[in-house]
Amino acid sequence: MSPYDPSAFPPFAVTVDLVVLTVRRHALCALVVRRGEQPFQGRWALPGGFVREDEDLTTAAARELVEETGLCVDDPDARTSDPVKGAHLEQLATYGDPQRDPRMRVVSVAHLALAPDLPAPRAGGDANSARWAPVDELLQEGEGDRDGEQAALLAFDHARILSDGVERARSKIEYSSLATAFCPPEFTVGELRRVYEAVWGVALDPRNFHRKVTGTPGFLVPAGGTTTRQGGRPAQLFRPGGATLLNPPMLRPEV
Amino acid sequence: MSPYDPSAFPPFAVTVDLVVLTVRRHALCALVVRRGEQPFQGRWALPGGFVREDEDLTTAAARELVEETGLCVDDPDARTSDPVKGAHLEQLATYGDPQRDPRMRVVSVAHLALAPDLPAPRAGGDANSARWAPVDELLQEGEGDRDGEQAALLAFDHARILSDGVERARSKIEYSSLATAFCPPEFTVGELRRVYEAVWGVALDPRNFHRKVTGTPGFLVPAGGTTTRQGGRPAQLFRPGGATLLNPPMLRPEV
DNA sequence: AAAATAGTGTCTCTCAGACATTATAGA
DNA sequence: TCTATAATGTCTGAGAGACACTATTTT
Repeated sequence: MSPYDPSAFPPFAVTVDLVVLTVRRHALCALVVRRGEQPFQGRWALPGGFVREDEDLTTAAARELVEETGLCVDDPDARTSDPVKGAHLEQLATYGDPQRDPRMRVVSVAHLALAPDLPAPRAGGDANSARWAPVDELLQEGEGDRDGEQAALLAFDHARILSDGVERARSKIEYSSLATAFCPPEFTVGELRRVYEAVWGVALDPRNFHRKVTGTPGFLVPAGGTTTRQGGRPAQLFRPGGATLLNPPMLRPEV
Repeated sequence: MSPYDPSAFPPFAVTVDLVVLTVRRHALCALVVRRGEQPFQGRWALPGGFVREDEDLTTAAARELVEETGLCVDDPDARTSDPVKGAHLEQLATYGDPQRDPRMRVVSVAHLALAPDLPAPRAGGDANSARWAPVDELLQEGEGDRDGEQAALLAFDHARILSDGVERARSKIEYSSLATAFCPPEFTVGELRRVYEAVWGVALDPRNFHRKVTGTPGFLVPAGGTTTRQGGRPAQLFRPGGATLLNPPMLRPEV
């Protein structure tokens, strides 16, 4: 068979699935929607949908993100009526096991989105309900009081996709300024530190962290004001600096 | 429209494209095949082909790799008659711009393969010819003696895919032991250093490099013998150690 | 006052970069 | 002999981890 022979190729359905992460109450959380139909009816799943005929993959992912959360991707003059902030969106990986969907051959291009803490998820038109769930709950397996293994909480191969997305986020905040995507437009050093602590699941030394982030050129720029929303001494407010790569990187503590 | 509604979805063609990298004569090279048909007839392209009906994405990529190079992926008891060594293979990214193929809607799942220096590429049954080309030549643009911009050397969006693959390789040998995938089963510290120099395009201090790689636990294990194939004092031979992640990482010199 | 958080400073150890020196081969 | 590569050693400066101390708020 000749490559790119347009006359003979098996047709695939192509979807985008979204790993939308945020930090809520000191925990890394992911957006999940409840499935209303078979298969996996009633189970939780990552939001997603078909890629349209004339649509780029990133465009499809951004469209799904708006539908599910109201978040726009780095677009200040958004066309939606909601006062939403920008979110980070990037392609994660593609999953195409022939058996991953029992009905037909579906190749899913998963995307990773990082968003600041939102008041509440808004269920899209095609989801019965949606919620932010701690990734630790979604990914733990075999917690059942039965004897053997328990079925995963997430439908399809979404536990694997979520796991890959979480690992991407955990490693990427090491060498990039992406952790600020979890923060509101203006934030304190302490709030940024709690983001790192929630994503990595570790405790960081507040003094060394402060020295590191304020000493890295381009990471943070002072916003001018202060806030006491955390209690204690007022903290300076910062905005994300222009830098995207951190060199040297933040070091994730071992073990 | 309901998500995953099997009755209504646009059909896509799904392909795998391969960025196969090796180091030849102190230069990072990629495998390219000459296109025998329209569009882009006569131009160079990355090897690739359609994903089959019942085939996983990684399986399809491994199959194409064997067809094009005879390389097997981490499989000592290969079914081919060629005495080939294993290569590293991983998913790179997926490209799905609606206009990327002028004939139809094609979503391509690109994969990255790293291989030791091979005697010569063997053209697959469906490629007119194949060769190893330095990535610097393949990616440079506008070298033409004409006035304006010159068309890219590679067909489709393959320059972009190759560029992403090269950048993945350059960053991944920083924090992983993947550079050994460019080396034969047994190699010297100097050979490994020349891999880093070719991939990064920089000169490294031989003494600091030796101290670093021999001092990182699990990176290299002595193979016992020595070799003088580089001339000069005989060098110890090493094999890859079990470690996959390097901590602390190799540092790529700035600028 | 007590508690909580913010911010600065100090010491030490690890490690990367720069560079000297010796060892062993081929031409 | 000269030259090329290999291998080990020394010094220094950047920076991360551990931890003391002060500052400013709320309760």
